[in-house]
Amino acid sequence: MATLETISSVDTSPRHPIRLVANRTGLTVDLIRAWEKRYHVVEPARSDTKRRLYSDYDIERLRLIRIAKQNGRRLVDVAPLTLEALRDVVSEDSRYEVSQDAQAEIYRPSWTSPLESSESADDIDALLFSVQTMDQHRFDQLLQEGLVKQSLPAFLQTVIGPLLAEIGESTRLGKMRIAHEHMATAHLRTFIGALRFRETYTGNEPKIVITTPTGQLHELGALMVAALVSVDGWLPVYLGPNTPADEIAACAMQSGARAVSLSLTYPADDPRIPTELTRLRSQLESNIPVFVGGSAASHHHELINRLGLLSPKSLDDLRHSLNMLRDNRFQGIA
Amino acid sequence: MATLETISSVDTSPRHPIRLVANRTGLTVDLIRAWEKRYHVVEPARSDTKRRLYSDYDIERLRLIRIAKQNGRRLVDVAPLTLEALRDVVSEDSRYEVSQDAQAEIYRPSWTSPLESSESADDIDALLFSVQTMDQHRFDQLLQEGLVKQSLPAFLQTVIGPLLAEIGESTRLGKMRIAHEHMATAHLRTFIGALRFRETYTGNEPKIVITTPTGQLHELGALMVAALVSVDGWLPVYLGPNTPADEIAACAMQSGARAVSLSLTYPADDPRIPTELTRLRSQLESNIPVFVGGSAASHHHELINRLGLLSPKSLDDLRHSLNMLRDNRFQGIA
DNA sequence: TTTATCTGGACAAAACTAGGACAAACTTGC
DNA sequence: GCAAGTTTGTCCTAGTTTTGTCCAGATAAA
Repeated sequence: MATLETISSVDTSPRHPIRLVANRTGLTVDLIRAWEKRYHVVEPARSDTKRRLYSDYDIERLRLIRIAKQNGRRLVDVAPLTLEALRDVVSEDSRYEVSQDAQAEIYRPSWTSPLESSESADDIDALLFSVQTMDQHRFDQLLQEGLVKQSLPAFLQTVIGPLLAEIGESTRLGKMRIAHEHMATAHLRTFIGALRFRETYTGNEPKIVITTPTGQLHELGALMVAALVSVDGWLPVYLGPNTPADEIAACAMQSGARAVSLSLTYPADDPRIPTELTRLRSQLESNIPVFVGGSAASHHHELINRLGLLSPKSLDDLRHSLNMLRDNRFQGIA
Repeated sequence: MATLETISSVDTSPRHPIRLVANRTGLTVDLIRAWEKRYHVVEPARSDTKRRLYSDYDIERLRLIRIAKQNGRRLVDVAPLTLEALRDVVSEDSRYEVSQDAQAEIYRPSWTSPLESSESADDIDALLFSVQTMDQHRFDQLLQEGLVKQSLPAFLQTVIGPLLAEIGESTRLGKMRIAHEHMATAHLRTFIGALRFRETYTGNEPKIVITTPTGQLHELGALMVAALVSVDGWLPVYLGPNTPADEIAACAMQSGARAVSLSLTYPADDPRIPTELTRLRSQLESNIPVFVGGSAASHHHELINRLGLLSPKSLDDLRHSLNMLRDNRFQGIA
């Protein structure tokens, strides 16, 4: 069976015992074995003593199948699907109103090549052009297509991130009208906001509060983080922009979040930032790490260090830290 | 680079089990079978063990029939209709189903059952509760379910509108935390933003620029308008909140829009509003009407009249005016 | 030793099917 | 305006298929 997934970013190396898989997916150990026995839902590798060893890929499939079942699918129907097909099915089920392009995705040919960097640049140019010409439909279409070509994290980092930077810069320099920037921002807000619904939740995910502090009105960076972490099995509690420190802390407490992530972009030197960050750190339990990212994070380097906050260098860095934290292998600050 | 979609033909390949159909349509399993037994509403294919297998086409028909029934149609009458005929019937009904006050004198068929306001109130309560408990998943689920129960315009007016008002009021009075309001707003932003992609566009739609003027940071009202008008065959050019008058005018010109719609909510007495509205009106061609809505529109009643802007009393009123304009039957201001 | 996992099979709960009954709501005829 | 008929949602029974859980005896890991 196993058509090897070349596109997907999910790790296929087998290493997890069945117990961990059960915890991560919310299924029982018995059930996982029964599914394998009856429908070959997953065919995990074996240790030399016949213990099942599951890969991240397997876990992801099991999670998706669980959700598909919850949506009313029959095991017979979903068991033979590839990971990608499963994603489509599940996302179609949970948000069938957004499914105009879902049909296209299902018939996506298997020979779709992985994205190369030059291609990303082309994509960004095409996106910028569609903004300049106010071609909304084209803009959405390009976003959709870009996402099909690569995994979500890769897409966010190679396309959306640079695109945002480019739009911001062009507007600042007057090369692009404010109206164009507004249109692009509005569409991106909708698009990125919908991304995290591609993922499916079992209810066991650790939570992370994501927002921007008071005075920071730009939310797209934070929203990207929300979409990103949802891929790695976190449940984002997304609060939008401009949230006071007290509220962030209260929210983290009520929701039982394991971490907080803030995004700083503009204005970089807002005088409220030090106050807010200090308040937040003091009101949060000390075992809840606070991540501070965004283009303006470096302006507050010293403050961040002094308060014991974390400032990941990249989205990948953030993902890595969160994966550690999720699996209780987190070491605290470096 | 083919990818032409536009044609919204619904997939007729049978693959969905009855439970999934029930989930998506909001009907019970029993009812779906009863309808089939009595009127052959749908005749699903069967698996080799006699299980019913429905197609997307079937699901869409059932969903529309449910809405038609809710609007007072009899099952006998709608059961034999094709999908297209059903769409027409439902969209026809949606014009009457919400308006209790303004259109009392308009002919209403006797079979139109007044919308049970109690049911909407229950829905709103449930939504508010899920916000208070920070149950994001429930919140999204309720929104989704609400949309299944009625047509989009009715849903926006009976559920989303009141919900927004309630959340705003509760937060103002301190009954609800800012964090809760932020979470709800962020989810609604994504949800409403995605609504207009339910519609399919031919490329011939008249365009309407939708935004809020400088100083008005709340965009949800404007976004609702964008979703609403897309149902009636307009293509919204949505610019998000806080757009300067010059930019609105430039955008309207570049995109060739036939109308502009602004939403005013908070702050109601922003001193920039008169300046901005005046500038906008003077820079726009005079045959492009400017609609001003939102809770704060009444504060600027006199200004709006003086500038010759239009202030629809309700979303229905706005829809009506736009339909006139689209069909070139528009009379200008009353 | 104690705990976790393995295999294979048994068993029961849940879901689906067909056919029909029944009451509430609605329509029609007088 | 009332009675008789129709429409419609819900429920019931009984038989089938699908699916989740449990058990027993064996092996491996801690």
